[in-house]
Amino acid sequence: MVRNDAEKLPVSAKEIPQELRGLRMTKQRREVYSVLLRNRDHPNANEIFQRVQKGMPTISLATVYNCLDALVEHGLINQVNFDHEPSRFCVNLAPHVHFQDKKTGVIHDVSFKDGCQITDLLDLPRGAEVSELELTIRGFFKGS
Amino acid sequence: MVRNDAEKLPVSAKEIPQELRGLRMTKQRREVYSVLLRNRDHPNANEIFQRVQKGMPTISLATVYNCLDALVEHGLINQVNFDHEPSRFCVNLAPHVHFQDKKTGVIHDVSFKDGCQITDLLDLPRGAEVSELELTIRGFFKGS
DNA sequence: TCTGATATTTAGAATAATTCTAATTAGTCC
DNA sequence: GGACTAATTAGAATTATTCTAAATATCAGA
Repeated sequence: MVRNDAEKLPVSAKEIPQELRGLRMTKQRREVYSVLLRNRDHPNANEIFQRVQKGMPTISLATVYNCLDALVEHGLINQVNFDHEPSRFCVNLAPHVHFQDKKTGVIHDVSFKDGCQITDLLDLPRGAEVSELELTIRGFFKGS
Repeated sequence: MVRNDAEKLPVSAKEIPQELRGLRMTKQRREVYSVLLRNRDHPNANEIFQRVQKGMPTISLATVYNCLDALVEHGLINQVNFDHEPSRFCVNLAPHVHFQDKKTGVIHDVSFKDGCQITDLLDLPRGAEVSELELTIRGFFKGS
């Protein structure tokens, strides 16, 4: 699920305040969040764990999961699910969807053309109110 | 992922031929497929297992997984993934997406308005060729 | 600043969906 | 029918994630 948010949020580790959206930025949460801000390649929990460990060798994987949960819960990051691959995480809070290159596994953020609403294309059941929407696309690059 | 397919396919158990799209319809595959044709509530592997067991008490869960894989592989059913819930399965091969009522968990098939292509709305990276696309939506029903 | 209450982190165990393994059974083709 | 291949089976293995209970850190009030 990708949330939309216009609020100004940190773009690098240095800009992370002590508290964000009511979430206390503990050392561990800050570190997890920093890792995501630094390298926006949609890492999964285990990859994040390994990166965080470099600067904080005592952190546990459970804590990484806890931190990710908290960050997602407070709308600071998004969880990205492809099939049943492990969840990946993403700091891009602008409305977007994900395209995975089947050859390399690399995930690309894909934004919407101006003024486009996916739900306008759909025959949603009467009375249905969308609260979460996730669109994942897989494919190849022409000529690759 | 939901495939598009205009080919005429069975709508009930009786119409399942001996072979379909190059897939031999063994007793077990037929049974699994029948269960899906009969009750289109997007059951998961375990639910399918329980339903199939009623008519075929010796079937194993591994076989249900094998059959589902084979059916998906041959484009006879679709696998539907919501977050990290267990995969669900669906015989509707018309292009559609899924809306889950957060209150009841019920999943509704949602079709596209005529002539609409999701990818038209997206700024896909140059050269990207879509091969699989999955859109899942969650929300509530107004006034429920 | 002490003190108790609460929140967070931690290591390791537990869970649960799915896949794998190796043996058996079924189906096919000469 | 015999040999080959495909499919099924039971149970073990895997793996991402969650849970548990104990330790640590933080906070609020006296």
